Amino acid sequence: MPKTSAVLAKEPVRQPAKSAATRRKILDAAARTFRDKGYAATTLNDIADAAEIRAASLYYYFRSKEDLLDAVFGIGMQRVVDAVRQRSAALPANATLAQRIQVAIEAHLEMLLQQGDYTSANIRIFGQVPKSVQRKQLPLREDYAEFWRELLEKAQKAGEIRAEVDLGIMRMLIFGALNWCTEWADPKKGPVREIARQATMLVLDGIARRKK
Amino acid sequence: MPKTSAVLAKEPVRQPAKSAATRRKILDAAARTFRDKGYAATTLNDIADAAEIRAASLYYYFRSKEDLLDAVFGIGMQRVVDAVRQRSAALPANATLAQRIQVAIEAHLEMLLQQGDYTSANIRIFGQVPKSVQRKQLPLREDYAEFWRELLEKAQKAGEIRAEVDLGIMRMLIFGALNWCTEWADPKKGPVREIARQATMLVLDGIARRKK
DNA sequence: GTCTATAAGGTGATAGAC
DNA sequence: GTCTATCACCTTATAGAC
Repeated sequence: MPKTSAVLAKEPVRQPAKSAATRRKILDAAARTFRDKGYAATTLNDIADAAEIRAASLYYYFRSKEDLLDAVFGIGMQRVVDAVRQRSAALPANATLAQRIQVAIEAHLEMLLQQGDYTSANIRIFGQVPKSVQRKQLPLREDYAEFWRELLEKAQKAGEIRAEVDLGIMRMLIFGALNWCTEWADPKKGPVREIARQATMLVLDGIARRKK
Repeated sequence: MPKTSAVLAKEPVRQPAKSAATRRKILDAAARTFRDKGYAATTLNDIADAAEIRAASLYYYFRSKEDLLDAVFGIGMQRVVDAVRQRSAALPANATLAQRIQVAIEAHLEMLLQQGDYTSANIRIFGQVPKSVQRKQLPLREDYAEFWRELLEKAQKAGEIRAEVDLGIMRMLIFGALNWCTEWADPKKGPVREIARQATMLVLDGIARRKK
Protein backbone atom coordinates (compact mmCIF):
# COMPACT_ATOMS: atom_id res chain seq x y z
CA MET A 1 0.00 0.00 0.00
CA PRO A 2 1.95 3.04 -1.27
CA LYS A 3 1.41 6.42 0.34
CA THR A 4 -1.29 8.37 -1.51
CA SER A 5 1.39 10.90 -2.52
CA ALA A 6 2.48 14.28 -1.14
CA VAL A 7 2.44 16.54 -4.12
CA LEU A 8 4.14 19.54 -2.57
CA ALA A 9 6.90 17.75 -0.70
CA LYS A 10 10.43 18.73 -1.71
CA GLU A 11 11.73 15.28 -1.02
CA PRO A 12 10.74 12.78 -3.69
CA VAL A 13 7.91 10.61 -2.38
CA ARG A 14 9.56 7.78 -0.55
CA GLN A 15 8.43 4.38 -1.66
CA PRO A 16 7.67 2.44 1.50
CA ALA A 17 10.69 0.27 0.88
CA LYS A 18 10.84 -1.05 4.38
CA SER A 19 7.19 -1.99 4.31
CA ALA A 20 7.56 -3.75 1.00
CA ALA A 21 10.56 -5.61 2.33
CA THR A 22 8.65 -6.79 5.37
CA ARG A 23 5.75 -7.89 3.21
CA ARG A 24 8.13 -9.92 1.12
CA LYS A 25 9.69 -11.45 4.22
CA ILE A 26 6.25 -12.52 5.41
CA LEU A 27 5.37 -14.01 2.03
CA ASP A 28 8.66 -15.89 1.85
CA ALA A 29 8.18 -17.26 5.34
CA ALA A 30 4.58 -18.22 4.64
CA ALA A 31 5.42 -19.95 1.35
CA ARG A 32 8.15 -22.04 2.95
CA THR A 33 6.13 -22.98 6.01
CA PHE A 34 2.92 -23.74 4.13
CA ARG A 35 4.91 -25.85 1.73
CA ASP A 36 6.57 -27.88 4.46
CA LYS A 37 3.77 -28.33 6.98
CA GLY A 38 0.58 -27.73 5.04
CA TYR A 39 -1.95 -24.95 5.58
CA ALA A 40 -3.83 -26.08 8.68
CA ALA A 41 -0.72 -27.18 10.55
CA THR A 42 0.98 -23.85 9.97
CA THR A 43 0.20 -21.26 12.64
CA LEU A 44 0.55 -17.53 12.23
CA ASN A 45 3.15 -17.75 14.96
CA ASP A 46 5.24 -20.10 12.80
CA ILE A 47 5.16 -17.59 9.99
CA ALA A 48 5.77 -14.59 12.25
CA ASP A 49 8.77 -16.31 13.85
CA ALA A 50 10.31 -17.08 10.47
CA ALA A 51 9.68 -13.50 9.35
CA GLU A 52 11.06 -12.12 12.62
CA ILE A 53 7.98 -10.17 13.65
CA ARG A 54 4.99 -10.73 15.98
CA ALA A 55 1.94 -12.58 14.76
CA ALA A 56 -0.33 -9.56 15.22
CA SER A 57 1.79 -7.56 12.77
CA LEU A 58 0.80 -9.90 9.97
CA TYR A 59 -2.58 -8.24 10.00
CA TYR A 60 -1.11 -4.96 8.86
CA TYR A 61 -0.25 -6.68 5.57
CA PHE A 62 -2.95 -9.32 5.20
CA ARG A 63 -6.55 -9.44 6.32
CA SER A 64 -6.49 -13.10 7.30
CA LYS A 65 -4.58 -16.34 7.12
CA GLU A 66 -6.59 -17.29 4.03
CA ASP A 67 -5.66 -14.04 2.35
CA LEU A 68 -2.00 -14.73 2.97
CA LEU A 69 -2.37 -18.21 1.51
CA ASP A 70 -4.13 -16.82 -1.52
CA ALA A 71 -1.30 -14.34 -2.10
CA VAL A 72 1.31 -17.11 -1.89
CA PHE A 73 -0.65 -19.30 -4.30
CA GLY A 74 -1.11 -16.47 -6.76
CA ILE A 75 2.59 -15.67 -6.88
CA GLY A 76 3.53 -19.32 -7.21
CA MET A 77 1.22 -20.03 -10.11
CA GLN A 78 1.98 -16.78 -11.90
CA ARG A 79 5.67 -17.56 -11.75
CA VAL A 80 5.37 -20.94 -13.38
CA VAL A 81 3.00 -19.61 -16.04
CA ASP A 82 5.39 -16.77 -16.87
CA ALA A 83 8.47 -18.96 -16.89
CA VAL A 84 7.00 -21.63 -19.15
CA ARG A 85 5.36 -19.14 -21.55
CA GLN A 86 8.51 -17.04 -21.80
CA ARG A 87 10.87 -19.92 -22.43
CA SER A 88 8.50 -21.39 -25.00
CA ALA A 89 8.11 -18.08 -26.80
CA ALA A 90 11.88 -17.93 -27.22
CA LEU A 91 11.83 -21.05 -29.41
CA PRO A 92 11.91 -20.67 -33.20
CA ALA A 93 8.49 -20.89 -34.83
CA ASN A 94 9.34 -24.18 -36.48
CA ALA A 95 10.52 -25.89 -33.29
CA THR A 96 9.61 -29.57 -33.01
CA LEU A 97 7.36 -31.18 -30.44
CA ALA A 98 10.38 -32.69 -28.76
CA GLN A 99 11.97 -29.28 -28.31
CA ARG A 100 8.77 -27.66 -27.06
CA ILE A 101 8.07 -30.42 -24.58
CA GLN A 102 11.60 -30.38 -23.30
CA VAL A 103 11.62 -26.64 -22.76
CA ALA A 104 8.26 -26.67 -20.97
CA ILE A 105 9.27 -29.56 -18.72
CA GLU A 106 12.55 -27.87 -17.83
CA ALA A 107 10.91 -24.57 -16.98
CA HIS A 108 8.20 -26.26 -14.93
CA LEU A 109 10.68 -28.31 -12.92
CA GLU A 110 13.01 -25.39 -12.33
CA MET A 111 10.22 -23.31 -10.83
CA LEU A 112 9.12 -26.25 -8.76
CA LEU A 113 12.47 -27.38 -7.44
CA GLN A 114 14.91 -24.49 -7.59
CA GLN A 115 13.26 -21.16 -7.93
CA GLY A 116 11.12 -20.91 -4.91
CA ASP A 117 8.74 -22.18 -2.35
CA TYR A 118 5.78 -20.32 -3.83
CA THR A 119 5.19 -22.64 -6.75
CA SER A 120 5.90 -25.78 -4.78
CA ALA A 121 3.60 -24.63 -1.97
CA ASN A 122 0.83 -24.17 -4.50
CA ILE A 123 1.34 -27.53 -6.16
CA ARG A 124 1.81 -29.46 -2.97
CA ILE A 125 -0.96 -28.32 -0.68
CA PHE A 126 -3.62 -27.07 -3.10
CA GLY A 127 -5.84 -30.10 -2.62
CA GLN A 128 -6.03 -29.73 1.17
CA VAL A 129 -6.79 -26.07 1.45
CA PRO A 130 -10.14 -24.29 2.06
CA LYS A 131 -12.42 -24.57 -0.95
CA SER A 132 -12.85 -20.79 -1.03
CA VAL A 133 -9.14 -20.33 -1.72
CA GLN A 134 -9.15 -23.07 -4.35
CA ARG A 135 -11.98 -21.33 -6.14
CA LYS A 136 -10.15 -18.02 -6.29
CA GLN A 137 -7.15 -19.73 -7.83
CA LEU A 138 -9.01 -21.59 -10.55
CA PRO A 139 -8.69 -18.99 -13.35
CA LEU A 140 -4.91 -18.87 -13.00
CA ARG A 141 -4.68 -22.66 -12.91
CA GLU A 142 -6.90 -22.91 -15.94
CA ASP A 143 -4.63 -20.48 -17.71
CA TYR A 144 -1.68 -22.77 -17.19
CA ALA A 145 -3.58 -25.89 -18.14
CA GLU A 146 -4.59 -24.14 -21.34
CA PHE A 147 -0.97 -23.68 -22.32
CA TRP A 148 -0.32 -27.41 -22.19
CA ARG A 149 -3.62 -28.27 -23.77
CA GLU A 150 -2.77 -26.14 -26.81
CA LEU A 151 0.75 -27.46 -27.04
CA LEU A 152 -0.42 -31.06 -27.05
CA GLU A 153 -3.38 -30.50 -29.35
CA LYS A 154 -1.31 -28.81 -32.01
CA ALA A 155 1.24 -31.56 -31.84
CA GLN A 156 -1.34 -34.29 -32.21
CA LYS A 157 -2.99 -32.53 -35.15
CA ALA A 158 0.40 -32.19 -36.79
CA GLY A 159 0.90 -35.93 -36.37
CA GLU A 160 3.73 -35.63 -33.89
CA ILE A 161 1.68 -37.31 -31.15
CA ARG A 162 0.06 -40.67 -31.87
CA ALA A 163 -3.69 -40.64 -32.37
CA GLU A 164 -4.34 -43.28 -29.71
CA VAL A 165 -3.15 -40.85 -27.01
CA ASP A 166 -5.99 -39.36 -24.94
CA LEU A 167 -4.70 -35.84 -24.46
CA GLY A 168 -6.88 -35.06 -21.44
CA ILE A 169 -5.70 -38.04 -19.44
CA MET A 170 -2.15 -37.83 -20.70
CA ARG A 171 -1.79 -34.19 -19.74
CA MET A 172 -2.73 -35.00 -16.16
CA LEU A 173 -0.35 -37.97 -16.07
CA ILE A 174 2.47 -35.70 -17.21
CA PHE A 175 1.58 -33.06 -14.62
CA GLY A 176 1.65 -35.83 -12.06
CA ALA A 177 5.09 -37.06 -13.00
CA LEU A 178 6.42 -33.50 -12.78
CA ASN A 179 4.51 -32.24 -9.76
CA TRP A 180 5.29 -35.29 -7.67
CA CYS A 181 8.94 -34.23 -7.80
CA THR A 182 8.21 -31.86 -4.89
CA GLU A 183 7.77 -34.96 -2.78
CA TRP A 184 11.14 -36.54 -3.44
CA ALA A 185 13.56 -34.55 -5.58
CA ASP A 186 16.29 -32.59 -3.87
CA PRO A 187 18.22 -30.14 -6.08
CA LYS A 188 21.17 -30.49 -3.70
CA LYS A 189 21.48 -34.19 -4.35
CA GLY A 190 21.15 -34.21 -8.11
CA PRO A 191 20.81 -31.70 -10.91
CA VAL A 192 17.30 -30.72 -11.93
CA ARG A 193 18.57 -30.86 -15.48
CA GLU A 194 18.94 -34.61 -15.29
CA ILE A 195 15.45 -35.08 -13.89
CA ALA A 196 14.11 -32.92 -16.72
CA ARG A 197 16.02 -35.04 -19.22
CA GLN A 198 14.55 -38.27 -17.89
CA ALA A 199 11.07 -36.77 -17.73
CA THR A 200 11.29 -35.62 -21.33
CA MET A 201 12.46 -39.08 -22.31
CA LEU A 202 9.52 -40.65 -20.50
CA VAL A 203 6.99 -38.35 -22.10
CA LEU A 204 8.29 -38.66 -25.64
CA ASP A 205 9.52 -42.23 -25.85
CA GLY A 206 8.74 -44.12 -22.66
CA ILE A 207 11.25 -46.57 -21.30
CA ALA A 208 10.84 -49.66 -23.49
CA ARG A 209 13.33 -50.70 -26.12
CA ARG A 210 11.32 -51.63 -29.17
CA LYS A 211 10.84 -50.77 -32.78
CA LYS A 212 7.73 -48.73 -33.34
CA MET B 1 -9.24 -56.51 22.00
CA PRO B 2 -10.87 -59.96 22.21
CA LYS B 3 -12.17 -61.23 25.54
CA THR B 4 -9.51 -63.27 27.27
CA SER B 5 -11.76 -66.34 26.88
CA ALA B 6 -14.16 -68.15 29.20
CA VAL B 7 -13.12 -71.75 29.03
CA LEU B 8 -16.06 -73.27 30.85
CA ALA B 9 -18.83 -71.34 29.17
CA LYS B 10 -21.32 -73.43 27.22
CA GLU B 11 -21.85 -70.70 24.69
CA PRO B 12 -18.96 -70.37 22.25
CA VAL B 13 -16.86 -67.34 23.16
CA ARG B 14 -18.42 -64.40 21.40
CA GLN B 15 -16.06 -62.42 19.27
CA PRO B 16 -16.57 -58.78 20.08
CA ALA B 17 -18.25 -58.29 16.73
CA LYS B 18 -19.85 -55.04 17.67
CA SER B 19 -16.57 -53.61 18.89
CA ALA B 20 -14.75 -54.65 15.74
CA ALA B 21 -17.49 -53.11 13.65
CA THR B 22 -17.19 -49.81 15.48
CA ARG B 23 -13.44 -49.85 15.11
CA ARG B 24 -13.86 -50.34 11.39
CA LYS B 25 -16.39 -47.52 11.21
CA ILE B 26 -13.93 -45.21 12.91
CA LEU B 27 -11.12 -46.23 10.57
CA ASP B 28 -13.32 -45.77 7.51
CA ALA B 29 -14.41 -42.34 8.69
CA ALA B 30 -10.85 -41.32 9.52
CA ALA B 31 -9.47 -42.50 6.18
CA ARG B 32 -12.06 -40.58 4.24
CA THR B 33 -11.76 -37.39 6.26
CA PHE B 34 -7.96 -37.39 6.41
CA ARG B 35 -7.90 -37.98 2.69
CA ASP B 36 -10.21 -35.07 1.93
CA LYS B 37 -9.09 -32.42 4.41
CA GLY B 38 -5.61 -33.44 5.44
CA TYR B 39 -4.42 -34.47 8.89
CA ALA B 40 -4.22 -31.17 10.76
CA ALA B 41 -7.50 -29.83 9.41
CA THR B 42 -9.36 -32.96 10.47
CA THR B 43 -10.67 -32.81 14.02
CA LEU B 44 -11.59 -35.80 16.13
CA ASN B 45 -15.11 -34.42 16.08
CA ASP B 46 -15.19 -34.65 12.29
CA ILE B 47 -14.24 -38.30 12.51
CA ALA B 48 -16.59 -39.04 15.40
CA ASP B 49 -19.50 -37.42 13.56
CA ALA B 50 -18.87 -39.50 10.45
CA ALA B 51 -18.58 -42.64 12.58
CA GLU B 52 -21.72 -41.73 14.55
CA ILE B 53 -20.14 -41.72 18.00
CA ARG B 54 -18.73 -39.10 20.40
CA ALA B 55 -15.17 -37.91 20.08
CA ALA B 56 -14.21 -39.22 23.51
CA SER B 57 -15.15 -42.75 22.46
CA LEU B 58 -12.37 -42.77 19.91
CA TYR B 59 -9.95 -43.17 22.79
CA TYR B 60 -11.35 -46.56 23.61
CA TYR B 61 -9.97 -47.77 20.27
CA PHE B 62 -6.94 -45.54 19.69
CA ARG B 63 -4.51 -43.88 22.07
CA SER B 64 -4.25 -40.66 20.09
CA LYS B 65 -4.99 -38.93 16.83
CA GLU B 66 -1.53 -39.88 15.60
CA ASP B 67 -2.18 -43.51 16.41
CA LEU B 68 -5.35 -43.44 14.37
CA LEU B 69 -3.50 -41.87 11.46
CA ASP B 70 -0.80 -44.50 11.71
CA ALA B 71 -3.40 -47.27 11.58
CA VAL B 72 -5.04 -45.76 8.50
CA PHE B 73 -1.68 -45.40 6.76
CA GLY B 74 -0.67 -48.93 7.58
CA ILE B 75 -3.84 -50.42 6.13
CA GLY B 76 -3.61 -48.25 3.02
CA MET B 77 -0.06 -49.19 2.20
CA GLN B 78 -0.49 -52.85 3.04
CA ARG B 79 -3.44 -53.05 0.66
CA VAL B 80 -1.58 -51.67 -2.31
CA VAL B 81 1.44 -53.85 -1.61
CA ASP B 82 -0.74 -56.95 -1.39
CA ALA B 83 -2.78 -56.11 -4.47
CA VAL B 84 0.21 -55.40 -6.69
CA ARG B 85 2.23 -58.39 -5.45
CA GLN B 86 -0.70 -60.75 -5.83
CA ARG B 87 -1.67 -59.67 -9.32
CA SER B 88 1.94 -59.82 -10.45
CA ALA B 89 2.45 -63.27 -9.02
CA ALA B 90 -0.48 -64.51 -11.09
CA LEU B 91 1.41 -63.76 -14.30
CA PRO B 92 3.24 -66.57 -16.12
CA ALA B 93 6.95 -66.72 -15.36
CA ASN B 94 7.85 -65.68 -18.89
CA ALA B 95 5.61 -62.62 -18.95
CA THR B 96 7.03 -59.63 -20.77
CA LEU B 97 7.91 -56.25 -19.31
CA ALA B 98 4.89 -54.76 -20.99
CA GLN B 99 2.58 -57.22 -19.29
CA ARG B 100 4.20 -56.81 -15.89
CA ILE B 101 4.14 -53.03 -16.03
CA GLN B 102 0.55 -53.01 -17.15
CA VAL B 103 -0.60 -55.29 -14.37
CA ALA B 104 1.26 -53.33 -11.70
CA ILE B 105 -0.08 -50.01 -12.95
CA GLU B 106 -3.62 -51.34 -13.05
CA ALA B 107 -3.47 -52.74 -9.54
CA HIS B 108 -1.91 -49.57 -8.16
CA LEU B 109 -4.53 -47.33 -9.75
CA GLU B 110 -7.41 -49.52 -8.69
CA MET B 111 -6.36 -49.36 -5.07
CA LEU B 112 -5.85 -45.64 -5.34
CA LEU B 113 -9.04 -44.73 -7.14
CA GLN B 114 -11.62 -47.42 -6.55
CA GLN B 115 -10.84 -49.62 -3.63
CA GLY B 116 -10.70 -47.28 -0.76
CA ASP B 117 -9.79 -44.14 1.00
CA TYR B 118 -7.01 -45.79 2.98
CA THR B 119 -4.47 -45.98 0.17
CA SER B 120 -5.37 -42.59 -1.24
CA ALA B 121 -5.18 -41.00 2.21
CA ASN B 122 -1.69 -42.41 2.62
CA ILE B 123 -0.49 -41.25 -0.78
CA ARG B 124 -2.10 -37.86 -0.63
CA ILE B 125 -1.24 -36.50 2.79
CA PHE B 126 1.91 -38.40 3.71
CA GLY B 127 4.18 -35.44 3.09
CA GLN B 128 2.30 -33.14 5.46
CA VAL B 129 1.97 -35.36 8.45
CA PRO B 130 4.01 -35.47 11.69
CA LYS B 131 7.52 -36.78 11.09
CA SER B 132 7.05 -39.40 13.79
CA VAL B 133 4.24 -41.03 11.82
CA GLN B 134 6.23 -40.85 8.59
CA ARG B 135 9.10 -42.65 10.26
CA LYS B 136 6.90 -45.48 11.46
CA GLN B 137 5.61 -45.99 7.93
CA LEU B 138 8.98 -46.09 6.20
CA PRO B 139 9.57 -49.87 6.28
CA LEU B 140 6.24 -50.57 4.59
CA ARG B 141 6.87 -47.87 1.98
CA GLU B 142 10.33 -49.22 1.35
CA ASP B 143 8.82 -52.64 0.85
CA TYR B 144 6.62 -51.33 -1.93
CA ALA B 145 9.40 -49.32 -3.57
CA GLU B 146 11.49 -52.48 -3.56
CA PHE B 147 8.91 -54.28 -5.66
CA TRP B 148 9.13 -51.68 -8.42
CA ARG B 149 12.88 -51.39 -8.12
CA GLU B 150 13.27 -55.10 -8.76
CA LEU B 151 10.77 -55.14 -11.60
CA LEU B 152 12.56 -52.32 -13.40
CA GLU B 153 16.07 -53.59 -12.72
CA LYS B 154 15.36 -57.03 -14.09
CA ALA B 155 13.76 -55.54 -17.17
CA GLN B 156 16.71 -53.28 -17.83
CA LYS B 157 19.21 -56.10 -17.39
CA ALA B 158 17.17 -58.19 -19.79
CA GLY B 159 17.38 -55.39 -22.32
CA GLU B 160 13.70 -54.58 -22.28
CA ILE B 161 14.37 -51.10 -20.87
CA ARG B 162 16.84 -48.84 -22.68
CA ALA B 163 20.20 -48.35 -20.98
CA GLU B 164 19.93 -44.55 -20.98
CA VAL B 165 17.02 -44.75 -18.52
CA ASP B 166 17.94 -43.79 -14.94
CA LEU B 167 15.85 -46.25 -12.99
CA GLY B 168 15.89 -44.28 -9.74
CA ILE B 169 14.57 -41.10 -11.28
CA MET B 170 12.23 -42.91 -13.64
CA ARG B 171 10.61 -44.92 -10.87
CA MET B 172 9.73 -41.74 -9.02
CA LEU B 173 8.39 -40.12 -12.19
CA ILE B 174 6.15 -43.12 -12.74
CA PHE B 175 4.95 -43.05 -9.13
CA GLY B 176 4.18 -39.39 -9.65
CA ALA B 177 2.11 -39.93 -12.76
CA LEU B 178 0.10 -42.61 -10.94
CA ASN B 179 -0.18 -41.04 -7.50
CA TRP B 180 -1.22 -37.68 -8.83
CA CYS B 181 -4.40 -39.32 -10.08
CA THR B 182 -5.83 -38.89 -6.57
CA GLU B 183 -5.86 -35.17 -7.28
CA TRP B 184 -7.94 -35.25 -10.44
CA ALA B 185 -9.28 -38.65 -11.49
CA ASP B 186 -12.88 -39.52 -10.69
CA PRO B 187 -13.88 -43.17 -11.23
CA LYS B 188 -17.45 -42.00 -11.71
CA LYS B 189 -16.53 -39.86 -14.69
CA GLY B 190 -14.32 -42.30 -16.56
CA PRO B 191 -13.16 -45.89 -16.19
CA VAL B 192 -9.95 -46.46 -14.27
CA ARG B 193 -9.12 -49.02 -16.93
CA GLU B 194 -8.68 -46.31 -19.53
CA ILE B 195 -6.41 -44.26 -17.28
CA ALA B 196 -4.34 -47.37 -16.66
CA ARG B 197 -4.15 -47.98 -20.40
CA GLN B 198 -2.89 -44.47 -21.08
CA ALA B 199 -0.45 -44.65 -18.17
CA THR B 200 0.98 -47.92 -19.45
CA MET B 201 1.30 -46.38 -22.89
CA LEU B 202 3.13 -43.40 -21.43
CA VAL B 203 5.54 -45.53 -19.46
CA LEU B 204 6.36 -47.97 -22.23
CA ASP B 205 6.26 -45.85 -25.38
CA GLY B 206 5.67 -42.20 -24.53
CA ILE B 207 3.46 -40.10 -26.75
CA ALA B 208 5.63 -39.29 -29.77
CA ARG B 209 5.15 -40.87 -33.14
CA ARG B 210 8.58 -41.80 -34.38
CA LYS B 211 10.62 -44.72 -35.55
CA LYS B 212 13.05 -45.86 -32.91
C1' DG C 1 -18.29 -49.49 25.32
C1' DT C 2 -20.16 -45.15 25.20
C1' DC C 3 -21.34 -41.20 27.27
C1' DT C 4 -21.07 -36.18 29.67
C1' DA C 5 -18.14 -32.94 31.68
C1' DT C 6 -14.08 -30.71 31.82
C1' DA C 7 -9.18 -29.73 31.86
C1' DA C 8 -5.13 -27.45 29.72
C1' DG C 9 -3.44 -25.27 26.05
C1' DG C 10 -3.31 -23.22 21.51
C1' DT C 11 -5.65 -20.65 17.60
C1' DG C 12 -7.02 -16.69 14.51
C1' DA C 13 -8.17 -12.29 15.11
C1' DT C 14 -8.89 -7.46 17.28
C1' DA C 15 -7.94 -3.19 20.28
C1' DG C 16 -5.21 0.18 21.29
C1' DA C 17 -0.54 2.04 23.08
C1' DC C 18 3.67 3.71 21.21
C1' DG D 1 4.43 -0.25 11.37
C1' DT D 2 5.04 -2.93 15.18
C1' DC D 3 4.10 -4.09 19.54
C1' DT D 4 1.56 -6.09 24.07
C1' DA D 5 -2.63 -7.64 25.85
C1' DT D 6 -6.62 -9.95 25.31
C1' DC D 7 -10.94 -12.29 23.45
C1' DA D 8 -13.74 -15.97 22.08
C1' DC D 9 -13.37 -20.20 20.41
C1' DC D 10 -11.80 -24.78 19.36
C1' DT D 11 -8.51 -28.56 20.03
C1' DT D 12 -6.74 -33.08 21.95
C1' DA D 13 -7.08 -35.63 25.75
C1' DT D 14 -8.64 -37.38 30.46
C1' DA D 15 -11.96 -38.58 34.47
C1' DG D 16 -15.49 -40.89 35.86
C1' DA D 17 -20.71 -42.02 35.64
C1' DC D 18 -23.64 -45.40 33.58
